[in-house]
Amino acid sequence: MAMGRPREFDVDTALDLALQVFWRKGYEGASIADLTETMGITKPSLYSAFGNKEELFRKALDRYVDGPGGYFQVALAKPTIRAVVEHLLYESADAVTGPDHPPGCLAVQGALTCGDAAESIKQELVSRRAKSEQDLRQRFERAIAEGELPEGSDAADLAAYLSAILQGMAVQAAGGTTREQVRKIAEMALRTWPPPPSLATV
Amino acid sequence: MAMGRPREFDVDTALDLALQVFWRKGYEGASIADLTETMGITKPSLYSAFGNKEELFRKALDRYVDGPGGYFQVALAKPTIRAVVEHLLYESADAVTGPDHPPGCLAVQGALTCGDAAESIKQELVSRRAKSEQDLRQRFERAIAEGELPEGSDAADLAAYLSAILQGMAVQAAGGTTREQVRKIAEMALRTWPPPPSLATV
DNA sequence: TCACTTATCTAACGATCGGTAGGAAATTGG
DNA sequence: CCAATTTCCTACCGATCGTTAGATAAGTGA
Repeated sequence: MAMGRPREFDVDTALDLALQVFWRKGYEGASIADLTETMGITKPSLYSAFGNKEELFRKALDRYVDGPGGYFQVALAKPTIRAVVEHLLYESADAVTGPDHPPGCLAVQGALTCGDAAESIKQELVSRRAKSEQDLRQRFERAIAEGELPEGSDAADLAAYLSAILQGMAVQAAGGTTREQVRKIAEMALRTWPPPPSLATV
Repeated sequence: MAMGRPREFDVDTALDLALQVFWRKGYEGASIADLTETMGITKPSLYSAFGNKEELFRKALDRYVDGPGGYFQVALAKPTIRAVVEHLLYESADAVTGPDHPPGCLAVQGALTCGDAAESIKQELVSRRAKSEQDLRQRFERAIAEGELPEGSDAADLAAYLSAILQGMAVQAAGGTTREQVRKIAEMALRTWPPPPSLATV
């Protein structure tokens, strides 16, 4: 097995480096030249190993979700809904302001807007965010069924509300807001948690 | 006065059309070809009237702030802090989901990330968002001085928190979330308003 | 009518975009 | 040692990027 000339770089390491570039500059803002320079490989090596720019981004995104973004799934597995929300807010505050990687969240700033050519990437990120919100919603539904949330709480609304706060924290971080300040946002959100159900819907 | 050949297009109308393009595609995603096509003018006309892409964006941004984004300053002028926050949340929910323009907020999605060439545009947007948050903070300071908010409330923290929610709503809208759903986020935020001050800081 | 000014257009500029031929280099299996 | 396979690199592809030169058209003031 393993015929042919052996690859001189580690694919996963290169992918992590590509992730850093996409994270900092977004899908469109990251040029192939940026990527190859940071990854330490040539263009043909990049295309041979990863297909093209779009595939490279998708692979980097998968790696992001399983790595720096992994706290999300960890949070969902917490036993109580209070722990889920606490974990989500605090870990997110730290994640979007981590000192060892670009600020913000790749799923938010990877392609919030873009030109026509990147439309499918934008849609991919929209879907991923929607999927996360959906997972959160299901967790809230379980919590409601288990009586952990006030009578009349709407799982979908709670998920949208919390998602918006997390995304807002990501925007703040992307703009350079410090970890301490973002943590305060998380604390304030937690201080008012859970929002009581609307009187009109009862 | 008015020497030379008269301009065949209206500058403000063209600027509004350019704004639509930047709003939908972001600064980098909007190409000069996109802009001229939508504006109905040729490239030399664009450069002659607006300088270059960066200046065009800045002028479109000014127009955005005074037009579709004008609700922000209107909200700050409301007499009570409750009215300020209500106006901010509800008008923002409607603004980022307006049917007559692209979804989301230009100040958020214009250049949340970008390549090196657009770095100064990104910074401009960061500054504008910071300025809005600062204005909001000052309004909260006044409200605290006037006894409208709980003892121990921190104006800067409240401003960061509310800004994050507004930006989160903009991200949701940019991803295609409906007006009704974004309004629910605004309602939930309002339901828990104002967040009580931290016990630790008292 | 004639200079002057400004806007219009076509056509092009160099630079960069994402993406690839095509051949040399390095490994494996025979 | 030789064929097969795979990766490596240099150089290049056509398309598009933002931007502009240069000629022409349409107005004003004298």
